[in-house]
Amino acid sequence: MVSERGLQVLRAIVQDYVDTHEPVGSKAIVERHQFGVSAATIRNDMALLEDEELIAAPHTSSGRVPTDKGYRVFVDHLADLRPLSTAQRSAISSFLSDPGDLDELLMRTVRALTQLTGQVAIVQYPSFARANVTHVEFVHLGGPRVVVIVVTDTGRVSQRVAFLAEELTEDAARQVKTAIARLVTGKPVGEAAAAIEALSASAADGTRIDAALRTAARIVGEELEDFRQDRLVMAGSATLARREGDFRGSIYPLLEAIEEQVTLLRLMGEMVADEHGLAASIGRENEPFGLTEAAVLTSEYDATGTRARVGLLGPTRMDYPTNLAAVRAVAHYLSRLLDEDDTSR
Amino acid sequence: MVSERGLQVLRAIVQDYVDTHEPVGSKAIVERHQFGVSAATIRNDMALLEDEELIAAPHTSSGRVPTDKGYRVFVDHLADLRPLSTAQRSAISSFLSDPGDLDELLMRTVRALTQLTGQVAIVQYPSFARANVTHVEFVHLGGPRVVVIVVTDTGRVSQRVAFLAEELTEDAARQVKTAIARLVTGKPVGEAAAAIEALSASAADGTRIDAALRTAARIVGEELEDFRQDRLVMAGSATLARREGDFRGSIYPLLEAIEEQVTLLRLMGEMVADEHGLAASIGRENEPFGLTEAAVLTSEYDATGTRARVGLLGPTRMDYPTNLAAVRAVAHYLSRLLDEDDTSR
DNA sequence: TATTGGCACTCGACGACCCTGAGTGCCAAC
DNA sequence: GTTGGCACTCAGGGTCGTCGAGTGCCAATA
Repeated sequence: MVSERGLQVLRAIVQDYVDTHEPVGSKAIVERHQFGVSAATIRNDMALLEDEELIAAPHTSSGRVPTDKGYRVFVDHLADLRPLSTAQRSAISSFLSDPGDLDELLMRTVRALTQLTGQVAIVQYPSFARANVTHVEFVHLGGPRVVVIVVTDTGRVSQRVAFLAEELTEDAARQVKTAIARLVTGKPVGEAAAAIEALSASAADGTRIDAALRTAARIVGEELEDFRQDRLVMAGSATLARREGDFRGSIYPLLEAIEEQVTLLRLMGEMVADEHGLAASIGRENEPFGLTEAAVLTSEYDATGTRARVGLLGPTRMDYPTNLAAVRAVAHYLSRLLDEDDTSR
Repeated sequence: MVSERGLQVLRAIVQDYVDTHEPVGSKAIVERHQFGVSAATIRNDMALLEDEELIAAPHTSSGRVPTDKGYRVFVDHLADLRPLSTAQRSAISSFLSDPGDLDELLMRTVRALTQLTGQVAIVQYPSFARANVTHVEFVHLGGPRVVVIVVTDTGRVSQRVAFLAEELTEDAARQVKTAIARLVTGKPVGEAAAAIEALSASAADGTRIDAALRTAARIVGEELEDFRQDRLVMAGSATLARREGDFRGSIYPLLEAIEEQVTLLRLMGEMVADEHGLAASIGRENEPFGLTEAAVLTSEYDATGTRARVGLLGPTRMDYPTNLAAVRAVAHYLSRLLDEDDTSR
């Protein structure tokens, strides 16, 4: 079993290793930290830590390096979040002060977070699954081309170009629109999608209007799908190139995961948050997603009743206390902006 | 002066270097190419090429490597584009066959291009500056929140959330909307923006409607600005991590340029196309943009009367004939899809 | 029992050294 | 203008020895 001091040694190793990027030995620990015991004693503790697989030695007789498990214990039990400096706090709030619309706000958020931490920042859009459809609009472009616009009460808009039958009369078009609008307006996105689904499944009567109606329904269905789909905004992927030495292998899988947002979405979806909404997934824990050399930190935030996540992606060897604090702080600001007053956005 | 054979030697050096990634010597050239002369003769030619700074030796007595200038001469005079295989052609056309809207199409295009070449692919949106505004729509979300939607006859939609005065009556809101719609619908985006500008500049009369009108005008102005602004879609940035060895320095500047689309937009804007619409900017030529180790290839394509560019970003040591051909082919397909029939989209 | 100093041992990092081979530049001959 | 020959250069790779950080173990100690 690992003693209390043993855990402190682990903490020291993690801190120093993140600092220096070099395996840390017993001597270095007694020099940099006030343990009040000799190096030999530390060595004994380190042997125990190694038995528990919390640290490992790259080769016989070199300093030790935290294992993924070691980092895990560190963030779970040892990391007191390092509170942000007031300068950082004011940087965040000034960054996020100017309202703008949701896209703009989230864009600013990732920028702020990546700047604050030097890591890749990720913000998940709040889910619009519970939003209500307030409006369906058809805009004729000429010929058979129609822009179909769907709006929710959260201000989210989706649009798509559809090709309806060319010869549709003005009146018939209006009829189609009214039918669809009646079907979906006022309903939550999920229900609206179900209603559209049901329409598509019902028997066709073969008229031209019916065909147009079905096409329009399909398009609207796709747009509703847009709302239900989670989306990410990211920034700072270039910083990975800077930290390349922090990854043994290539940074290719990371860049790929960033491009294929799906992987990250799944990963973030599976992470389990603690009571503060914080979550971390470290190294091998990301195995199924191919990101075994990376760590992901996330924090939940509230937006008009639904929750979403904001997070960071970086090397396992990262400054967890600072980064966790930054993520939490940003999530906090975001919640304040998006949730405190339902109608403010 | 460099002889005709000298140029052929340059061509051989470029080809072999791109192939092998190693400096190429005189002996390797006579072995891999049928010049019908001895290595010594090739050496003489190489000395001349070196005088002209078309090739350089990394160190005394090692093979030669093309300089940026050498690549330039190669693409200008020596590279006959390698026609795509029929498999590749059909891959492109199947990739781009399913219509979908513009966003979808351009997304597929970059994917196709990056897959075809293994490089970072870039597609510039066609400029919407000449498009006509067909529709302005206000959707009330509740409270003072209004979604302002602007649509052009090219099917492009922009939307933004605005905060108008809360107590605006239904009637007043309609009045605002009508005023704005009258101002911009039917006009090209540029003119519409000017009209909005003029409205903002005119004296305020201080009424509540006037205030709302101004706010709405500002929002619409911003949206029109969206249309005028150039945008890029990119894919394949992860491939850079694969090619890392191809860059002496870090790939950081490249990733950064990809994230900050502005740099690439400026760069692409300054490139001068030849009579076929093709353009290349190689190595040091990109100096002002910080991409001295990269090459950018672009081809123009036509979309409903305006031109935009599709291109590639990669290491200077790339397969120019193949990549140029791919870019040209994709641009060609894109033009066919977007230009052949104005009303098809 | 926990801690400590001592000590032999291990092993990677580093620099010196040498050798090899690819490739060049030059020159005299064709 | 082309060619073979030749001396020269130099990066890369291998070997070797040294150095030093760091370990594990043990007997002594509080």
